Amino acid sequence: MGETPKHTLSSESLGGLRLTKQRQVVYEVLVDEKRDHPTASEVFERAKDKMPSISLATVYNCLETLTQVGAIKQVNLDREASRYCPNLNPHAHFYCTECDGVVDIQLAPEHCAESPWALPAGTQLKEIDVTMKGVCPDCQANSKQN
Amino acid sequence: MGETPKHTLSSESLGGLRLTKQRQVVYEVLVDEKRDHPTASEVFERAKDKMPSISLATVYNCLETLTQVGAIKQVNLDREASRYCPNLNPHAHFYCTECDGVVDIQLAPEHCAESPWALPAGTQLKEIDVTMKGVCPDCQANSKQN
DNA sequence: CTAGGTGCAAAAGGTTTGCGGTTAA
DNA sequence: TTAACCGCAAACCTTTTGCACCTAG
Repeated sequence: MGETPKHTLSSESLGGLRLTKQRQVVYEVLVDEKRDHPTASEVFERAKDKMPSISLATVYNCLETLTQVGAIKQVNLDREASRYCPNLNPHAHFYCTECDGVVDIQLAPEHCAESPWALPAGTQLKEIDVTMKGVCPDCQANSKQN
Repeated sequence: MGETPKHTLSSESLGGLRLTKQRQVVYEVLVDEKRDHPTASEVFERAKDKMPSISLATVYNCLETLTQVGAIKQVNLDREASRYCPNLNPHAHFYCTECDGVVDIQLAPEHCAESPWALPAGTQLKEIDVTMKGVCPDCQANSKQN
């Protein structure tokens, strides 16, 4: 809530890497639009609206770079194409198996920092990844009225 | 613990599908050996010891079938090759970023049935997938003595 | 000016599929 | 006997890479 939005890229936020038009466009797609966790191909389609000359390989490169510098997060669901999101707060993902939609689920504060599960002694924990699957409210409503 | 092992395949445990030699071999590899969450290629290598004529495509098909009937679980970590495990109890996975090893983490009973996180009202939850990443005790010990 | 980034096309890696021959029930 | 399954090879999809050209700093 009290976070600084600052959804703007700069050479410093990129860790000294170049602020190119392509990187800006890719980042804008992620923060400006529906924030629906698009895949690389979807980012590519939307990016072409802003910059018709951009290539898919560059979109992949930019997404990789932005992930590396911590500006965005890569979200992997099973073997499907990776999706990308600009929400840097610790959060889980809910995946609707009907509409393929993905939404962020805010984690309770006590689950952000450490694992609520018993890890072997001496384990160094870096990251917890939580994905939930099911049917979203909209799809449930739709399936009932058929 | 108090579970029924019965790590044997039958036509009924396959939901009426055929009990073929290939399916048995693939399943045996998963339950007999190190239980180290092998990939399809690794299952293929080990399966060839028991049945030299088996093909990789068949291993993929068998793993798919066994997953479908609920005899094994597919474990996906990022974009790497899928791994497979015969542990049907609800559990999380810990992935060591040093040695690529994967171990099962038993979930606390209160986290097995429902999400400890707030989902939108009307959401039907089917499955929670928890993956932790970090460095396992062994790899931490090894990296200290260099 | 020049190291780093882009665009293209080709390749890689994992997985799936079509098809003719084989086999469990 | 015969529908289901296997083995092979080719296709598929997502992602990565090599290389010549381009551009931000």
